Amino acid sequence: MKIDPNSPADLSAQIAKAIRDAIMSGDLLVDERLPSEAELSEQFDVSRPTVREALKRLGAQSLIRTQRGATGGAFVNRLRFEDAYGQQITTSTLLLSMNDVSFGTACEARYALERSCATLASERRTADHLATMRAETHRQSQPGLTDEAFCASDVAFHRALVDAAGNPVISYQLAGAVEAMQPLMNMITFSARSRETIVGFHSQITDALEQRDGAAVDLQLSALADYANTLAQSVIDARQVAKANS
Amino acid sequence: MKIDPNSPADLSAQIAKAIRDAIMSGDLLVDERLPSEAELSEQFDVSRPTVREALKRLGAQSLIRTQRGATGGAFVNRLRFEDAYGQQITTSTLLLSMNDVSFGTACEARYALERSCATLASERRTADHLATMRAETHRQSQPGLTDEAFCASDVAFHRALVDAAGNPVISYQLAGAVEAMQPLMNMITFSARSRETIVGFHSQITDALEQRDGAAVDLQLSALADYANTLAQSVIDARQVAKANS
DNA sequence: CAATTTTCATTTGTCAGACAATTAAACGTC
DNA sequence: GACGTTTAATTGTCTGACAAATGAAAATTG
Repeated sequence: MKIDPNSPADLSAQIAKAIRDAIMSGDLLVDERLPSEAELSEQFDVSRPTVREALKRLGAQSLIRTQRGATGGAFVNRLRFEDAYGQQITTSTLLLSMNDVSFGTACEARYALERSCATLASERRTADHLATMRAETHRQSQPGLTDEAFCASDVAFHRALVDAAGNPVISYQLAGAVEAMQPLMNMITFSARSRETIVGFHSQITDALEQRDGAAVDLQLSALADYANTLAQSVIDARQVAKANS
Repeated sequence: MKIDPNSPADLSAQIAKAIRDAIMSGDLLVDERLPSEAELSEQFDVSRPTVREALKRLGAQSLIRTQRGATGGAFVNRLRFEDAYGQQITTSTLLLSMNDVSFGTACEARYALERSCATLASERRTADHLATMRAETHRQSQPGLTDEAFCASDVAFHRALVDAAGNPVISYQLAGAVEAMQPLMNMITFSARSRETIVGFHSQITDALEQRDGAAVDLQLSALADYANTLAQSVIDARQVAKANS
């Protein structure tokens, strides 16, 4: 392996890329041990701190894990869906907050994607999924609930719906879409009346899922999306009025 | 800011988390400059290499960028959709290859998610989208095309379809689903006959999109998904027969 | 011989200090 | 004022060292 010391990129970035490529191409297999930091620094002809910076980069992407001790070292990590959820949520949340994505756009994406599992979920939902959804819906109807707790429960409800589709790839992809919306949804569930309506939608969705009526699930999700958009629009309008008055 | 030297986690991981939290909570704004490495090492009471390892972790997630020179330093990065595409594709590809996800599961996820933009795409597609899709479809009908080139064109076709929905959040989410499937799709497009059928589907999808017939797009995508699954099954069966004979 | 304890080599984690490379601002010069 | 020069700040890299963890081998003990 060779590294170009005159490249515009940092040495540690080049080394990280070389190892990442080796992992993605299959040259390095899952759980395979990388050479020790001392060996790597010899192979790439750089110092140990530089190698370490490269390894930290890969560790941040969950591509490797490290272990201290005699038989320790850096190992190619088996990337699990659960590990990837966190990164996906972090990235999605920042994408929404840093790019001035409108509530309408985010909402449209979320429900468009979520509706895609309506059919699968009605075919495969288990009693467990229904129980989780009913439990969360019941929690959401409690009067004393804070906005944050209501939204967390809302996320749990929709996660159960997505998981009911029984496809881990779909669950992973939708984790970002559903969870990253939570901060944005906070602003539209402040009133008891809107909560009541949302709880109503959730009940109907669960009923339709129990009867394995995919079309009805899809219809209710669509109606819920419309309602969320209407609420958001009214919040935005109210803000503009308040701004004009001040 | 304080760091616990007795924590089980590495110091650099703790520092990275502290800064990451500050970014996500809004304490650090986009394009804001972080303290210099020397100042950070004082604040956290660790050495400069440790601070640097933490910064490399954040850089690997595109949360910060660094610049050398007098007015340089580490700056909070505006995370752009284009930047996130790459990470999303890397992660999705590794998830599929490292978790023994069956072709059927991946295919189901991909088409379920892609169908979710059929309606939006037929409402919003422009002449540009149609032109891209027709150009890629035409390329796919050329006889001399390698399997890799055919699949790359296939990805471009579907990317255009997704982009036609005009929602950057959906495009981002589907980038992983569509692009990560490419290596898996390679194995089912080897014969001239299957290519011909796929090109036929692509033509019909483009036609339906031109006529703004969302239901027809959805139908054709569903049929394409079924066909891909059938092909994949026949490939798997053929392999098992070959195995039994050897 | 078996079980337990001790020692030891290996590896990552952290630190200190140094120098090189880069960059923009401050400074002089014309 | 325009244009080079110096300078200070900052990241990138290197060297060398020690601490902490950890499993394996060696020594000890019953």
